[in-house]
Amino acid sequence: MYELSLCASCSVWQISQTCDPKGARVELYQIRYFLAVSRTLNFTRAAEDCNVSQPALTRAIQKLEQELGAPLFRREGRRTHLTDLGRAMLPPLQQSLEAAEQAKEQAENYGRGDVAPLRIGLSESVPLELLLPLIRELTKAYPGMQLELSRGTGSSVMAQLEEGEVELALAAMDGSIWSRIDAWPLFSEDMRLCLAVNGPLALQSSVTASDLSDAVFVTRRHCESSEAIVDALRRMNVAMSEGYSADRESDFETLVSSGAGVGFAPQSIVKNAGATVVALPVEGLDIQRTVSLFAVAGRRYSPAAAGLVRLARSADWSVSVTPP
DNA sequence: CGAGAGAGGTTTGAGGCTAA
DNA sequence: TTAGCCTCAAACCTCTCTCG
Repeated sequence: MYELSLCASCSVWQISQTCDPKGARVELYQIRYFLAVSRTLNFTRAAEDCNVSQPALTRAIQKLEQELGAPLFRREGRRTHLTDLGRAMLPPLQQSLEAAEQAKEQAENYGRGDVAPLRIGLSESVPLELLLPLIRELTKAYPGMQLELSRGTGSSVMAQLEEGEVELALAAMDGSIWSRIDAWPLFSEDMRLCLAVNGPLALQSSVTASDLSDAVFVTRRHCESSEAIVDALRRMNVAMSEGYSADRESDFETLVSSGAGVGFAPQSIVKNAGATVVALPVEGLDIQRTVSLFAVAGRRYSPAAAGLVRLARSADWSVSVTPP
């Protein structure tokens, strides 16, 4: 029984018999020549098919036979035909050549941009809607774009970026980040207090610290600014009585809109939330966050990733963030 | 960057087999 | 018997890769 495998270190197909752990080195050109001879049963015509001279093809077949330890063809004058080993080798070698050709085609598609994979890590606190106009533009430039989005906390998407699991990350990180990270600040936005549209404070134009004295808070555990919010409220002598917490924006919105509590969220989230939530500024509370695009410095981008960086840096983000 | 090694190629020719 | 076709080997060329 023969097994065929592609050696990861030297990119050469290896055939091994179950009892032979060493295996034989088989080059792709040898497979191509072998298949041509098995098709034509004539070395000269096979050489013509392969666009090489007949001695070159003969030598390649001999080398292949030497590697496998037995002849693949019986040379009987004008009656060249496959040996038992040759017949046994035909299906796996055919398969391996097809696999190699597929791999080559796939590589060419990547090179031409026909297939353009793009993996982005997106912080839970950054709404996908912000990226949609850029994605639409990118799809025009790269029709074969295969976008893969990965959600997580700010620190987890940065970890994915470091590990190479994503090419780009979008988050509101401003503290300690890896020194090899390139960061492009895209926009800054205020944090607003979110409350149910039919709640008691909803008709006010702003909220004061005293309005919050009895408030029950819904916290967004995934938010990069949550610590800054707690600190700022403490300075205003507002104790955050945490009633609920959510690690998804949709759960946060559901809890707030149901009247379970109030909570802080960035303007971009509020703008993209449903009409059941209103967002108000809190007098004396000035917390901003900056959403940035991150990439690993010196790491080569895919064409689609490079395109996204260009588009993101030249985009007018105020349109996406400013509430109507 | 140049020298050397190695691999794959070509050209040429010898020798064997087959069919007319 | 012989022309034609086939395989194979030797000599040499070219290209690529590695190493100092």
